[in-house]
Amino acid sequence: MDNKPANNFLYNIVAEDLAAGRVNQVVTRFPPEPNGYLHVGHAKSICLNFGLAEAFGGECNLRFDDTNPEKESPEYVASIEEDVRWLGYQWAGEVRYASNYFQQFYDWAVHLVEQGDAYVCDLNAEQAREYRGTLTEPGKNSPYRERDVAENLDLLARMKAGEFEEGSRVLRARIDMASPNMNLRDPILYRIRKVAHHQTGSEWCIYPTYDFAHGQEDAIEGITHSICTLEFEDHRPLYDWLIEHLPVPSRPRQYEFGRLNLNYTVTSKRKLKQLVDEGVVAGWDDPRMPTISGMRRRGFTPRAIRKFCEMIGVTRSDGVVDVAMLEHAIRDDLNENAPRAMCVLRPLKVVLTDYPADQVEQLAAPAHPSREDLGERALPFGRELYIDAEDFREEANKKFKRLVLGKRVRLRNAYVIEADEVVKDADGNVVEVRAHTIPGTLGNDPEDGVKPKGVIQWVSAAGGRQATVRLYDRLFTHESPDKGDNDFMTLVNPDSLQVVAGAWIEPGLAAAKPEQNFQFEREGYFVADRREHSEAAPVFNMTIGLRDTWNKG
RNA sequence: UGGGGUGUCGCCAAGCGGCAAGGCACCGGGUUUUGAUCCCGGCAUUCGCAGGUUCGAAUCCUGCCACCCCAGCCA
Repeated sequence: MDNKPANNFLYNIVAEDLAAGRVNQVVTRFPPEPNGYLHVGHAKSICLNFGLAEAFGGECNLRFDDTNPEKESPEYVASIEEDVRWLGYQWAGEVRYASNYFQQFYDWAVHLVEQGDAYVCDLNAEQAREYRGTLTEPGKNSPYRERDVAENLDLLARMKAGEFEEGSRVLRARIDMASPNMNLRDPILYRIRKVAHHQTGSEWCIYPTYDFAHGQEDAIEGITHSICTLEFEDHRPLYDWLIEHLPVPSRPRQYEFGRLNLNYTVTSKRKLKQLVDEGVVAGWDDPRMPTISGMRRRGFTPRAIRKFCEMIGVTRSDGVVDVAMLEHAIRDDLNENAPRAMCVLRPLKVVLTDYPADQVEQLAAPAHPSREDLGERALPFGRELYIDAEDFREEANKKFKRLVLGKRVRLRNAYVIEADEVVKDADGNVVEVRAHTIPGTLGNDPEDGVKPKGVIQWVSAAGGRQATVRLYDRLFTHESPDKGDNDFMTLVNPDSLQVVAGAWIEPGLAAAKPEQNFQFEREGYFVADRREHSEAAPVFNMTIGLRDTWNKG
């Protein structure tokens, strides 16, 4: 893969900061909350944060922003670590957790109270909302805003000690209830949650909010460029306010970029979780999911995902990327690197009447048309074989470049054959084609000059194996499944999964290792299922079909 | 009607006062034992709109318009 650094506005900012000596080494972080599996949008953030550190010889931390125990779990922590590693990135040192710093945050909360910059507020959620005002009207000061330091300190300590009920009190910063920026209207710093935390157990019953945690985590870790998405832009003044009012060890800066939106796709942990919980898909790693683990199981490669992130760029404008770009990235990678093989999805038996019943030839074919380093594969060839039912017609016009009764076609990597007659069942369906080989056509055109118009894949009954092949289509039928009034759950594509139980695969394919990618010639790219494939019972998932300009329209 | 953002080809995206990169998609043509790949060619006299400054503007100024985000004790 090429290493030319992506040229985006953040890259330029880092370059300038380094050149101007504002920072000696760039330190970034990828800060997911472990409340779901990572998706393609996170891949963009991962590539950005790790990529920036990589490009400038800096470091990138993996930090779980685990400030809300109610939605988080160790399962998510484990999956996130696995996904980041799979994408090919290594975080600096140990994995970090916001929860590692809970004591420090608490001490800083006390510091704020002592400075008169924070207070304990007894308003409940509903009252707090009323006091907050609206977008166009200023808020009102809380009646508890002028409590003295001693009382605030006492109350805060008792909140921590578990003396108060959930929701009865919060710690708030004392900033400006009339600020046009809602985030500055005395934002909540701590709330009472009497639930166990996946990392700290029952040690705490008060938890810091995102705002009271994020900037301080960055400062503790010496993050120089704290990169987040656009919706946090309004939080930056608060981020800075906290950094300025606290004795933090460093001065991180926040920068925002536009999150990734993909058409025909939903990228929201909440919605993806709903698809999983309601059984629309088989799990977070269902190959139809835009999760990193789903794409992995679908057959995407880390290289393709990174290439895709490079292609889409990083800006502050929010657009919707055409999923065709993602598809291009994976096709491009697999075309270059995936070994070729033959698979017949809708088997139609062909009997070569001139070929001896007891004869089986061992043919050899290159694993890749241009990558000689990928070697060769063995293809047994015998009297009975299977071709795709769609590759045969009793009659057809000249645009049909496959097998037609009385005409010739080339069997890929083997002989040219000519169809003589068909055998039909009681319903008139063609169940067998009887044909003969054209002598001397292994590696050569027919001597009589009658060249076949097309080439089709095939699998010999002798040596061939059967397999389960899963064909996928987009999960949603609508371009913007979750935009506006659309209810994404009603826009799920009922035909997003098609299971082909009796496909025929060439012999070598059964021995494929899980997660090995192939191109099934003339069909598309497929991968041996990571979890269910075995030599005894082969299972392949379609990653993406080949471009098809013939079937178009 | 408050605040913060964004508007360059169907989509993504360079460009930062000197006369519109690139990718995806699409449309032609060539090669081909994958209707794939590959190759060649086409694809914005125009940069949300309207004024202004300038020899010269997508790039500067002014005013509009459109869209996105913010009223969780979510992140």
